[in-house]
Amino acid sequence: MRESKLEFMPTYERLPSYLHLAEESLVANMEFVSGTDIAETLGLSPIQVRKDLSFAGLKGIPKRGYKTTDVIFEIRKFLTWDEKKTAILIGAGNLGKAIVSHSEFKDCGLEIQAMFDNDKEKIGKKINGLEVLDVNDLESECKKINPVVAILTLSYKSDIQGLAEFLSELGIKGIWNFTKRKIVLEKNIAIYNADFLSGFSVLCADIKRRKNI
Amino acid sequence: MRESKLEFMPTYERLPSYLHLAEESLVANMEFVSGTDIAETLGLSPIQVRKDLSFAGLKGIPKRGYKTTDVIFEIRKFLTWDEKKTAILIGAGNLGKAIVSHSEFKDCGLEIQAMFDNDKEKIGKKINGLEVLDVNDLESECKKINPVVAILTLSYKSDIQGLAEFLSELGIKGIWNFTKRKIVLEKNIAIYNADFLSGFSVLCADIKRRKNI
DNA sequence: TAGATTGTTAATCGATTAACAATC
DNA sequence: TAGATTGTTAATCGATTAACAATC
Repeated sequence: MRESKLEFMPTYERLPSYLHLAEESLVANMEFVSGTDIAETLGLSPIQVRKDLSFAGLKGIPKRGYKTTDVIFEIRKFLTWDEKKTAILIGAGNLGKAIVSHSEFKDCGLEIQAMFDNDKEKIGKKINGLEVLDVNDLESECKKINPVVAILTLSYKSDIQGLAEFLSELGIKGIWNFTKRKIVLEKNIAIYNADFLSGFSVLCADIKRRKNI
Repeated sequence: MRESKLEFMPTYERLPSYLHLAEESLVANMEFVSGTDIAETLGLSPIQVRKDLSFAGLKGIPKRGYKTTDVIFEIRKFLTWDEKKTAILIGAGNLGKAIVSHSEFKDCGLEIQAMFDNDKEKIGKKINGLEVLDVNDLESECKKINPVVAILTLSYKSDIQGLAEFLSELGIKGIWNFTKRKIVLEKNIAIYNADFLSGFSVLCADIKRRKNI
């Protein structure tokens, strides 16, 4: 099976920032937000914002803009953030703790219901009200929880690829991979490799470029 | 001043994964790595890997591949990861802690020399051997340290944009922004917005797409 | 009404992929 | 030598931007 790529990735990456702005506009009691304003605030072109919003199914009103509540409702629906997605997290280190403790993910429908580690020191302890379970119980726990998403925050020295394959057998639909090792699967599973170093690489390149301008 | 964009961003994002593979090949005593193998392991096309490596200044040898030590040396140099970059981190929450404790960044030249917070509870405490300083002392501390990079891991409810402008006046060259609020600056500063929700948005879209295949 | 904003179609730009020559 | 791999030029594809019509 040839792996087909998700189209419009850049658009999906921008949508959360529009949602965030619309939420702030709602708090400020603004009934409408204009694409022009959004573009200005985010340093984007107005055409791009309009294209993105139209892609998410939004219709605006000339001269006024987009209805604030519509923007929030439609983007959330478009991204399936209005649906609950049960998740597990593997790797109860600092990053794992940070993610589990980050209350905002819940607004995106992400419900982390279990976290795992292989370190005897960590197993049994509670982090943000969630007990750290033994990674050896992954299979039995998953059969209870039936998670849709797995978040990987373990050391890259582990067998990440093998773990991913196991998770796919357990019925996971998407893997949010924060480790350094890229995951490649044949099966029909969504994988987002979120390694920090990719971003740092871009930052370094941009610093270098600007030095030479 | 019209903000010009960094070209070849996708290439820069991929380079760290090639570096990582080359480092593993070195440990495994492999003198050469082939672009074909790299591509296979990372789920990319061989042409793309060759193009990327050539962009980073690497020359391979037909039938053998690229010299492992060359790949490591050249990519690290190309990304300026062989140069020390002093950094500060603002926001000593869970994510801030995770980043400061992440030893790998040091291999990329990133030396976090101070971390700040505005929470009296946190100020004075040590995290991974680094004392949390009062964010009110940002200016005086920066004059001592002269940081190149600022890492922002504070709550998005703070005035991120204002902080970024202040940092730019203090001579910061690059901002690694983990907050939800996008930063837009006129000045000649590199900014990488690394908001987690952009990635989660893509993951959700991909899960949704595959459900309908 | 005039002006501001949306929406759509076409043009441009940049990144990826294909084709194939070069070579150890 | 034959086969595997690199390197380069051209073609394709997808995303962004431009131009402009539509409209409240």
